[in-house]
Amino acid sequence: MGIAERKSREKEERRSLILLNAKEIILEKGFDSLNMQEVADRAELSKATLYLYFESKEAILLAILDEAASTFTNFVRERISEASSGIESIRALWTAYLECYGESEEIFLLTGVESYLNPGTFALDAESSPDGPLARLIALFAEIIGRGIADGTIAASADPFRTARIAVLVATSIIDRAARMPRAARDPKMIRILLSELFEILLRGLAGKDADPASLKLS
Amino acid sequence: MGIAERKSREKEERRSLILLNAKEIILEKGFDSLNMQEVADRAELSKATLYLYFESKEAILLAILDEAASTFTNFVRERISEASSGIESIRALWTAYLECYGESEEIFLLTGVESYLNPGTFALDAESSPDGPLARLIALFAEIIGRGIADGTIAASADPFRTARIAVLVATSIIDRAARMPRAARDPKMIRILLSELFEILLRGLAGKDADPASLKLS
Amino acid sequence: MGIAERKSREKEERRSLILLNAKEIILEKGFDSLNMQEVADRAELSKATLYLYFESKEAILLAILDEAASTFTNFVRERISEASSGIESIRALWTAYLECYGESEEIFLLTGVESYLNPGTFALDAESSPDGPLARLIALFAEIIGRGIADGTIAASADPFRTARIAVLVATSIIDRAARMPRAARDPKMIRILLSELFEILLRGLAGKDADPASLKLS
Amino acid sequence: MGIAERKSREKEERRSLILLNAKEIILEKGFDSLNMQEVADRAELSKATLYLYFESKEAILLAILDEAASTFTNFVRERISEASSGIESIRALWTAYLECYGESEEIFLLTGVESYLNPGTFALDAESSPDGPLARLIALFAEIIGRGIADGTIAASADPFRTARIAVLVATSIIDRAARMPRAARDPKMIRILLSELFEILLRGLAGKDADPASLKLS
DNA sequence: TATGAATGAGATTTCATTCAT
DNA sequence: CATGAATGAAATCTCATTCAT
Repeated sequence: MGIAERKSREKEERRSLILLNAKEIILEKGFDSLNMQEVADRAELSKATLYLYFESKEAILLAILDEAASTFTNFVRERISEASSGIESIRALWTAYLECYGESEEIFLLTGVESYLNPGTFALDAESSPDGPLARLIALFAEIIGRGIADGTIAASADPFRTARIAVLVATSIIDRAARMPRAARDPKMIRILLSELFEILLRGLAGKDADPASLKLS
Repeated sequence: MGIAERKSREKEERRSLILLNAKEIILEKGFDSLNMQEVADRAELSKATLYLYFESKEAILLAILDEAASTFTNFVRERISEASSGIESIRALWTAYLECYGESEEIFLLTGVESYLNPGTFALDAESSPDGPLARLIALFAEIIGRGIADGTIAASADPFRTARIAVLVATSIIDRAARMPRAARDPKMIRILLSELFEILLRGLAGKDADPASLKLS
Repeated sequence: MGIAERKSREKEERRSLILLNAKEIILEKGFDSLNMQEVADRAELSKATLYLYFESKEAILLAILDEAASTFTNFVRERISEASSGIESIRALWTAYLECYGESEEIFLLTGVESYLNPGTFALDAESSPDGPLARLIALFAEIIGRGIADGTIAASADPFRTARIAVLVATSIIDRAARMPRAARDPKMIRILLSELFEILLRGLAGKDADPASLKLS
Repeated sequence: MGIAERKSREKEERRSLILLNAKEIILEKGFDSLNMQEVADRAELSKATLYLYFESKEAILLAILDEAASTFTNFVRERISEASSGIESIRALWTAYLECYGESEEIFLLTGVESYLNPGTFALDAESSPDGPLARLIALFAEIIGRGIADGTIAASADPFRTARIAVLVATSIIDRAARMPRAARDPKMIRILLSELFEILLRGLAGKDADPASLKLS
């Protein structure tokens, strides 16, 4: 049994190794520059070996996206108490977002893979990709907004689902853009500040009459 | 002299012809699918000729961006009265944005070329590309915000310049994403609605204590 | 000894299993589509294991050919009475050929592997591959023709051996072609009709002055 | 005009050069060994250049087949007088076949490309590929057989069209097989003898009661 | 004995760019 | 000024075969 376990672990490790290097390349040069040869070289594997672990280049990208989106969504979900008001939950979500970004800029940026694979499919119309890796995030967001409208901390003006899509769209669009930059051109601190200010503006824009003013500041 | 003039005019016409066809392709298929052969074919020129008018493929894209950004910035500037309050000017700017989009979705989308060429260089840090095609737009925006802070219609919380960059970044990020889709996958009406709702949220988020509530609705 | 026997039996079984699955694939998709991975998958073995039983892909194909040719030659030999005249023996041989094809289209088709492995080596010149899997068939054929020439039922015009080679070449060429088609594209009934008509033409062409006209019809 | 002509001629020459080298390779090593790199190397062109002249590897093969089939069919058609009897026409056709083979073994062998591209599609069932490059040959053959049945020089036993298909199938199957051999393994003289004897057997097998015995010998 | 894993070598195809005419 | 032609470099993917365990 020990052998099977080790094998399985090693297999998982190789898989991770490939993803790791692919991510590295994306983060260094943007995903337009990702190519199988370089992934292979960095992982010290042959190109052919990559195809043992992933069916195609797209499969690698999908795996990266999946991992990133899950990590992030889980991270966020853990940080949102159901007891708090709608606007406070949103604030918590965005705080988590920034915190996650701080902890792991990388995972964060990689959610941008989404728009590379499916440019624009997920958030621009109502029905598309209901099962995409980001769908759960949008659903979570919509749920919170609905709660906020109910408790008066979020303005009742908009359809929760559409608003959720807007919010995720905006955030991921910025991420997407950041992820396309070579690492040298990115300034993580500045990205963080921009996002932070953007989120504050959005918070104020969303706030309903019962929102606690204290919940409209991010940090 | 007549001959030189004609020559020069013809040269300009060829240049436009190339840009025209390149734009058409981008709008039809997204810019990842742009290739020199197709531009040449559509313009009924040889690939080699393209290089007489543009140094490289990137130069073509830059020219397209330049044109689109200028068109748009001029369009906007004409519609903003210096007499109105800051928040009203922003509202006017965004109304113009949407109107411009309505009138010419296409030119608009082409501002997305920016992020294809310089992913993230313009808006994510403070100093970069001060002369980029969108710089004037940001400057205009910052000027308006400054005015709004002065007249109390915009909340004084933020640095005008940074806020301007955020606003332009958000708008162009969405455009960028839309521009990567093939025409068939785009839903112009939905894009317009999303942008409109986003702008309203931002308007409310930016509004200062002296803002006229009527100026916070977009249409 | 019991153990050694079992081992040996098991080894033979594995070998057969591999061949079985390789044949299945060839018959389904034509031999150009045969690959080791699929053989391994179907046999529920690893690719590496295939190499324990066969030196190479070619060795597998050779084994298939060998088996098919033997099966067929035996089938034919059993159905030819030494008492009958030369032309009647040929007729019997071809009847058996068609019958064998009817009973087991598949084994039959696999003789086509020959030309995949040794395209043209066996029948196009006089001396080559005297021990090839089809050599016995040609020998049998030549022997019959010799008998026919002796008893006047086959025209004396040609060298028996060369005529035998021609006959086998023609038959296997058609089989070869059929075996390259994926199963879906084959029409066994039409193949049978074509072969049958071809054989009748050949029978008439071979017949000597003493041939019984009744022996020139195939069915 | 002189320039345009020259260019056009040069273009045609390059095209021919590519085909020439591709044919060379096929004839030397069989078509399974044909690859774009080698064609390019021999033609002293880059791989990319090949794609200027042919859309794909298959297009090259198709062009070879087309050329070979046309050359051959024209060659044959010129040598058949409409005045002669059916069986004499068939004899003439086969004589031409062998003569053509003598003059240009190459063209001849290359008709085998057909079965490489469409293994088995053309002659095994009645309706398929009615416009294939070999269709005209079959039609010609069927027409002659029809004529022979009418004038009594060919036995009335079979459907002319089916018989034509059988004849072409047999001939091309042998060619096909020969074309798959590396040049070193082919013995043109022996192929010629085999074909010649085969054709004589077929001639006798097809002959009707009014056939002139002299027309049943090939040389 | 059996195998999971790895790989070298090669296949076809694409595309921005250059150059001789 | 215009272009047909050419190409180098790269991209994705396949497959028979080997090797360490």
